[in-house]
Amino acid sequence: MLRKDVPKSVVKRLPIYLRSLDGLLKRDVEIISSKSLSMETGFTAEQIRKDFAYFGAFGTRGTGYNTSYLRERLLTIIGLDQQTNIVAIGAGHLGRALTRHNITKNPYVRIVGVFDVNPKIVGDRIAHVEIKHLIALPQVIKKYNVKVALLTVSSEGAQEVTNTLVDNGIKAILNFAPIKLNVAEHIYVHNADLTIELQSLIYYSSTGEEGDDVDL
Amino acid sequence: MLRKDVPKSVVKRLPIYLRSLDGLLKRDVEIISSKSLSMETGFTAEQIRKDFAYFGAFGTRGTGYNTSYLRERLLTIIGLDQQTNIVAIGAGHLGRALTRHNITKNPYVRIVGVFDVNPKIVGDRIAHVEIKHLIALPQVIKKYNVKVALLTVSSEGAQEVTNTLVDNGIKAILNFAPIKLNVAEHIYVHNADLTIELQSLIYYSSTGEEGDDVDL
DNA sequence: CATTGTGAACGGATTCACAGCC
DNA sequence: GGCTGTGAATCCGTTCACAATG
Repeated sequence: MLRKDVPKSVVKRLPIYLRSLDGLLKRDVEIISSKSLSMETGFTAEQIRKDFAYFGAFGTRGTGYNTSYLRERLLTIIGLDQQTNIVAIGAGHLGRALTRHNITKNPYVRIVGVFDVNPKIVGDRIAHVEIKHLIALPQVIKKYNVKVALLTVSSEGAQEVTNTLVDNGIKAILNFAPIKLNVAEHIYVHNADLTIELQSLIYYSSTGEEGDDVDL
Repeated sequence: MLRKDVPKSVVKRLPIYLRSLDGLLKRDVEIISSKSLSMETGFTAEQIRKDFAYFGAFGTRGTGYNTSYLRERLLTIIGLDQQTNIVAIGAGHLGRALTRHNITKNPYVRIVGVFDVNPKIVGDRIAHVEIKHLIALPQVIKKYNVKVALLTVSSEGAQEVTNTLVDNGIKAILNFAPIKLNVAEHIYVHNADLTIELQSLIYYSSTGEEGDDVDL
């Protein structure tokens, strides 16, 4: 698996291609051109071809890409070709909703544990997953070889939990806490603070009120 | 408000600066340098200064920025200086959690309506907000001058709801549905599809398994 | 003299243009 | 002929270096 310098921007698009391909396969589309994928996804055809080229050439000139084969390749590239297990830390409203949401909507990722420190909710179930106390985290990570965590604890507890996660071998964190997590540089943190996202939307909602000054 | 070509990357950082400043003010820090803000936020000091420079010069050379004044400026720039009302469409698990989350965690934004088409839940309350049927959407948007919507409906209904939103004057949408929304170009859509985010995390969780090939 | 504000250099990602191939 | 694959050109954002200034 000798991949080298794949830009983040490319990696972010890969799952979107995958989603499109899933849809196309459901509609029995066997061959897809970069042009049509462009319509589906909103990215330019050139960009799509360049993205795929990072991982080798798997299209046919004059024809396009084999939908099913392309999907397989993307699954392997992303790392979704084998069962991916993740854990969720924090079983508040957001944690529970995200867990349920993921269980129902994400065919490629399985939540193998939900953790919290609140004794009132430890033992409850979200769909079929039991909420466990945080002390059980290490053994679950080990048992299921978990590398990815979804973090929805309060900002006070976030850094400490993060340290625990990293100490136990977690490599990537989807962080919903409104705080900058300090981690070693080989750990990948993606911040998904919803209040921040909403606030930056506000900026765009007020531009072009009267005179349009929107570009592109 | 003659702003022109502020890069998206800058706009995304503005709320993060704001959050830091709120914290600093709580700790009675009256003056802050770009260097210290850099520690707080993780962005470089040069970048922070450049970001602020897009909106004019409001620091003092040799000293730094007045925390409180800087905060006020940012609030005005983002558009949070006056009450910002938003609506949430879709009151499933995710919609309800996000609504509750926003109500408790986001001091700058107020949800003035939650909408769904499911008659079983219309009339229910999330915190103090009543779930209304989608037909009531236009009047609420008008009454509260809403420009921003949070979208958590299924991918099937998303495009249709989006059209309704845009027709009623919504300018920006935070979209959680796993679908590319087609909108006029003066409408700002930010996609926050959580399955996509999770899937791209997987990519990073498998790199550097044995031999470290992580750069920066 | 510490810190801001900013032109210049740099680097990364997108777009362009076209050669290569089925 | 149509579509992929890719070097070259371009665009955009970040970093660097330093002049400006309280």
